Amino acid sequence: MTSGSLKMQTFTEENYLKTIFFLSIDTDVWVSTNALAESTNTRAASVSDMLKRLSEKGLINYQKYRGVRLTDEGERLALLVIRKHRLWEVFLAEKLQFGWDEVHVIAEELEHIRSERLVEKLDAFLGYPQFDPHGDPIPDADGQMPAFRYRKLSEINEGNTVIMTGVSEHSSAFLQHLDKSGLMLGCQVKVQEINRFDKSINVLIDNRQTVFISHEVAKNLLVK
Amino acid sequence: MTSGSLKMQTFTEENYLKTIFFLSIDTDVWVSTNALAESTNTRAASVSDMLKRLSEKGLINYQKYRGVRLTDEGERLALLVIRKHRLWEVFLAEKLQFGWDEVHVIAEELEHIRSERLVEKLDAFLGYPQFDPHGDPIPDADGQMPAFRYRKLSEINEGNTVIMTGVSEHSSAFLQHLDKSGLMLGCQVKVQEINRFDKSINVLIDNRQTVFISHEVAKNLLVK
DNA sequence: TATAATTTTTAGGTTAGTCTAAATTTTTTA
DNA sequence: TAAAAAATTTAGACTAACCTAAAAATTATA
Repeated sequence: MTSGSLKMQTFTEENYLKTIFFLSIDTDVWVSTNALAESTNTRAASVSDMLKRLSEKGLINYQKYRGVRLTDEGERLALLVIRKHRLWEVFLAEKLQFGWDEVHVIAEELEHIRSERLVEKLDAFLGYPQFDPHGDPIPDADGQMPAFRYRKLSEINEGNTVIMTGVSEHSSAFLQHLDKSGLMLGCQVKVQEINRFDKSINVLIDNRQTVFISHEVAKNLLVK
Repeated sequence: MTSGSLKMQTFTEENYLKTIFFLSIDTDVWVSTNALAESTNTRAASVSDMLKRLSEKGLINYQKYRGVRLTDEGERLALLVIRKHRLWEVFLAEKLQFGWDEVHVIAEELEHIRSERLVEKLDAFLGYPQFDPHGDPIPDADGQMPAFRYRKLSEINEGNTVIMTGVSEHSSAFLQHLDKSGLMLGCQVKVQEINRFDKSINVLIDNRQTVFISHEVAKNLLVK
């Protein structure tokens, strides 16, 4: 009635769909059982079990020993969960003043609240935001997400200046590290010097402060 | 870490605690297995199972064949869930423009989101409301709820005028019926005539319209 | 106060989601 | 390309939360 799809998914099923969706982006198409086990913090045997169930429900295409990919319906559901997650993150950050390092964990719970009306009203209340506090695009009500073009800071050449538009790692530890370095969404970043040995870089932020950034961190900073 | 109590409760356990709390108010002290089975839409056997578990966790005092009552810790947890439920109801009604007949069902899910910080920030965002959209008092962060003095409209004598302060029934059907009759929280209600046969009453609302109210409805309207 | 009716508990079973250990399939490598 | 290594699945078990049916305890009644 309220959900659009006939059968409700459990929290766990929704989490698997979401995880498969994100892994499909990185690994292109077929997602392995082991990759899923690692991402969901379970064992491969448990994943195998769940894949059978999701397959019976028509949410994934599952070929034994080959791997898994989302069906159209599975992808639609995954994107709706991601939509909810990101809208709630905007709510937490903008309305309740949570830091961008805090919103992810809470949104992991809120994303499973089942009410289409709630999502649409929340969207309106927030002014139809396009991006969440980490710069990730928010899918629309039909599960469409703008294909987002970006580069990693680690790919920018010496001397070039870019704008920071997102992060590809959402852990509190990482985000708090960025806070300490003075890096935030929308800031201007000039790559002053790239260390050839370890690929660490020296950047100038907003023409004010110079900071040292490891390659590991630079790989997770999205810029344009 | 975030929860105050050492062991997290499941959604189901939280729902049992809440149900026991409300049944204790009506039935005074000892709540029976059958009453719980009816309220939770399960069978008595399932309730027995759960009572053993809650008892082992120290959240209830359970005496076989006698019934059950909350321990101090159980009551504290119940009141924190009720606090969250009612705060979310205020959010849904005031910020997202949901009708008071819609908020209960959604808040049943939101009340289980686990984050103390979230509750306190939500409370602040809403301006520390005292009552939810149905006129029910909101417990404070320590689980204290103001003992609320009220009368039922069905107990008011002919000729008297009162203010509607709450409802003791939260179903959409009931609340939509009130909407149609023009009854809302804060309105002035004058009891013009009580029908001796079926105890139905004729009331004047806000000195404007006259409405007919059945005894069944009047019993669920709280006034001062 | 013995019997009947009601309430509650116990016994045994189911499902979702997890686990470990063993078996099987696929992939790698010598 | 056969053997070793790695990945995956199957088998069998566990827990939470439910169920039905039967047994036991309590309460009501004749």
